Amino acid sequence: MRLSSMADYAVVTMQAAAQHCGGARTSATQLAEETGIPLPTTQKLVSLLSRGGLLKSVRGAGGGIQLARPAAAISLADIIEAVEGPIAMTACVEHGKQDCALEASCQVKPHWAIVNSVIRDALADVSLATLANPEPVSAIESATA
Amino acid sequence: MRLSSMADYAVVTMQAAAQHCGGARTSATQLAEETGIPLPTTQKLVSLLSRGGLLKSVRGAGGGIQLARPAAAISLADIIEAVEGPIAMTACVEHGKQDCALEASCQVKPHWAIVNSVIRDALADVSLATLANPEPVSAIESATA
DNA sequence: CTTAATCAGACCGAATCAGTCCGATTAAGG
DNA sequence: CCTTAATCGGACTGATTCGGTCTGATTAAG
Repeated sequence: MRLSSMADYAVVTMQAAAQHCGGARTSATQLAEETGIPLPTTQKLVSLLSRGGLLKSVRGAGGGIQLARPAAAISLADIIEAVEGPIAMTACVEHGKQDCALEASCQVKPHWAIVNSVIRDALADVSLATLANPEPVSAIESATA
Repeated sequence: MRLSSMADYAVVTMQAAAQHCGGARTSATQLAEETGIPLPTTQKLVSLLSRGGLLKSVRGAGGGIQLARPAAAISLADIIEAVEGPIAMTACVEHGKQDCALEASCQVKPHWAIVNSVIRDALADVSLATLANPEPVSAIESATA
C-alpha cells in the first residue's frame, strides 16, 4: 500500500520538468540538481518516463528532454504506471494474470475491481498542472469530506 | 502501488471469519481450509489481526477466534492497517517521519496528503458486510463514474 | 573526423516480504 | 490434581523485488 520510491521521485522529477517546459529542453543533470535526487537515479527515471511516452528525449551533445504532452494532459496515474507498471492493488485485478488459486471461491474479487477503479481515478484526476498549483484544490476535494 | 499478499490474504480470511461469526468461535485451521491459504500463513494473519484488535482469540483446547466487532464496523482500511501498518503512499505523509531531504522545496507534498486521504476513505467505505454481498454496490460507486 | 555530452540498458547490493517452524498458553478430560 | 491435546503467539530462514550505481551506445557540434 505504499508507493515505491522510484514512483515518488518520478513525480517530483516530472513536476520539475514541467516548470522547464515553456523554455525548451532540459537535461537530466539539471533536473537532478533542482530536485536533489541523485543523478544516476534521475537518469533511470528519465529512461523509464521516456519509454512510457511521457518525456521526449533528444540524444547527443546539446540534446535534452522535454514533456511529450502538455502538463495538463499528464496525470499521476500516468507517471506511476510508467514507473511501476499497471495500477493493480491485487493480482486478480490485472487482466490475464490468474495466479490466485482462490479465484473460484473468492467473494472479494469483484469488490477489488471497484476499489481499484476508485483509486486509479483519484490518481488520474491529479495532473502536472494541478501539482504546479501550491494550493491543492480540485474535483477530488469533495471526496475527502 | 500494489497491496502486499499478506494484506490480500487477510481480507479473504476476515471475510471467511465473518461468515462464521453468527455461529461462534472458529479456528485458524478451519479458515485455512475454507480459504485455501496455507495454515502457517493463516496463523500469522490471525496473530496480526488479533494484535490489531480486529479478531478476538481464545487460547487452549476448544478455543478459537471470532470477530472483535460487528462486520459492518470493520473496513478494508482497518484490515490493511492491521497487516501493513498505517496507510501512507509516500514517506512524507506519515506524521513524524521526515526522511525526505527534498521536503523543503517539495511542491508535491501537500497534494499527496489529499490523494492519500481519498484513497484511505475509499478503503474505509468498504466493510466486511459489504464484502459479504456478492453484488458490489455502495456509496463509492458514484466516484467510479 | 574528433570530441564531448547525452540517453539507454545492464549489473550488483540491500532491504523487505512471503512462508515455515517451534515454543508458550490454556481448557478439557481422566 | 495431573495429564493431555489443541490452540495462539513470536522467532527464524529463504527468496523475490527494489533501490542504486556503473558502464556502454548514440548523436550533434566543432
